[in-house]
Amino acid sequence: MTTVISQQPPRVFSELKPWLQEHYTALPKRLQSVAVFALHNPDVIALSTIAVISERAGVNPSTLVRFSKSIGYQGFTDMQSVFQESMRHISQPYAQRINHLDDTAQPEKTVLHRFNLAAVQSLDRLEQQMDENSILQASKQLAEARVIYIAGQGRATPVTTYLHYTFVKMGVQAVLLDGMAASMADKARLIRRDEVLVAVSFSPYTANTRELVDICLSQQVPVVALTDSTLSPIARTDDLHLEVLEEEVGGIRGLSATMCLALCLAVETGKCRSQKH
Amino acid sequence: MTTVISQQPPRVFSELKPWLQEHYTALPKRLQSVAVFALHNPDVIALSTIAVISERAGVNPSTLVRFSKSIGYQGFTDMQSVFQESMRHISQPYAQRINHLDDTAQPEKTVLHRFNLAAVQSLDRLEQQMDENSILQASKQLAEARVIYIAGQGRATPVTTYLHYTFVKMGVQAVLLDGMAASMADKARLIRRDEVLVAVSFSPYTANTRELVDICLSQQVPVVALTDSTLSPIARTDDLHLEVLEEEVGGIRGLSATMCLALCLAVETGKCRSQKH
DNA sequence: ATTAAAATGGAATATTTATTTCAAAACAAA
DNA sequence: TTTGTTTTGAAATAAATATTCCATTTTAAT
Repeated sequence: MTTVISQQPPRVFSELKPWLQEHYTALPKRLQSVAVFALHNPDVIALSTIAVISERAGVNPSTLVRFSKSIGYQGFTDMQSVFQESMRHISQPYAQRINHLDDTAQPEKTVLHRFNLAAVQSLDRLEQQMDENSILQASKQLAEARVIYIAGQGRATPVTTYLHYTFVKMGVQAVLLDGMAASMADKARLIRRDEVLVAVSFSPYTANTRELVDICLSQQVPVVALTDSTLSPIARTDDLHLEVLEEEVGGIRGLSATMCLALCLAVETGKCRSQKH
Repeated sequence: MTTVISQQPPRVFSELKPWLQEHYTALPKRLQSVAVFALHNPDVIALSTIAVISERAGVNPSTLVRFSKSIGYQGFTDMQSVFQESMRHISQPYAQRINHLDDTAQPEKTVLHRFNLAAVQSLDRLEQQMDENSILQASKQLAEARVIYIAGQGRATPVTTYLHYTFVKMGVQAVLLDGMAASMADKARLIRRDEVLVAVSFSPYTANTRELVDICLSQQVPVVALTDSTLSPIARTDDLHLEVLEEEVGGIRGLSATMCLALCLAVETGKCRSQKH
């Protein structure tokens, strides 16, 4: 039989997290997955019935009861009450929010806050300025290609990695162009017309990525560009380009909005693809 | 018998308030008091049973059912679900925005919008939940190290790339651990105690990264972990770990908040370093 | 003040929800 | 493999919760 924790379980949500962490490794597989689900979806635990939760968590209803007991509660109902309690306080938004906004006005904020703010602003702008149709067009282009080649350097590298990862995850054939500049150009020359190049580049624009775009365009290989300005050398009138501008903090730009856009592009491409088959 | 409203009752909380005001005067005394109570204690309605609510509101249980029906719902359960729905998002920031947008256009929002929203929510949660001190501690640890090694696979790869890029840009010596699993372990074994490992891993956790953490810890090499849950196998009590949870959209998680955190970590590390020299 | 209509509270019922039980499956040790 | 142990899922049971019904009270109109 499952060993039940002897100590008193936490009655407040903030203590529940470390409590779970402590017991996590000692739990069997299914119960571990419940623990992860609970931490990721506290609102579902608080507001739904066992039947609903178990379905969403992909486990048997009994497992939820067992889980609750395993970590020390009397039963599911007992544990649920802790999750519910945590929500009541959150639902008093005014006091906290006001305080929160108040110190926003103060000059010296934490680094996290400043970058966070910049990220949110960038995302806001992305949504306002980006035309959904551009994404759809680009996705269509990508979906039609036999293979997607991805190029980008410096600050663009994480974006290319991400695109590559997501494409592959979605079953789309994608190749990351990396390595020496010369060998990249060689690889680019081998791209065919029924394939496509995704070029990611930000100011200051690396000559290398630009060169790859040139090679492709001259061979009539379609190019989808992801950049931070229409003035970017990789944004041409004759190709598709998506623009995303990151707000800067002390000269440093993040990648939050860019990653969001990249994900959208990949997801839409996946959708287009699946519709064709 | 009590006249029951014929129109469809609101399915979102924001519309419920004017709806109540509209019908308030036509309601009998007890039902009016329920209306007042409901508007003043929405969380109680959402989270408690009829028995508890009726007691706190000073009315008979039946009155609650009658009330629900009077304003157009099928029964108490039906009305309660509207209150519950409103809570799910209230715990998350930008709740009003979500609700607002939700009732304007209920059909499928654009992909960009949905991922954008998820990103903003994740960023907001990051700021609320992250302790600035954890970042500072981690940065200090990193700043003291002669060399920073960075490990991560799958969805974590873009993060490692980004960290590496940013560290190097800031003049901090950093090495990206990549390649075959076996060779990575070999490299990890060469890390010295005055160096440090940054491990990035998200659910489902790859065994490989975990192994690297094990190797380092067993050799008393400090480890800084970046993960999406304290239940992650790479989050130990004896090391520093930063937690960032991305909101998911249809089972897909972005990286916007994670990138923001990574950037903060790198920047703080750079700051620490420069203060020492 | 009388009567008819509406509203209310309490008890009975029906339904839903959590919990327990137990047999089958998965796992680990020998 | 075989054996013993743990974990799991499905069905049975117990508990709770919401809903309905009806007798009583209140209210309003005459």
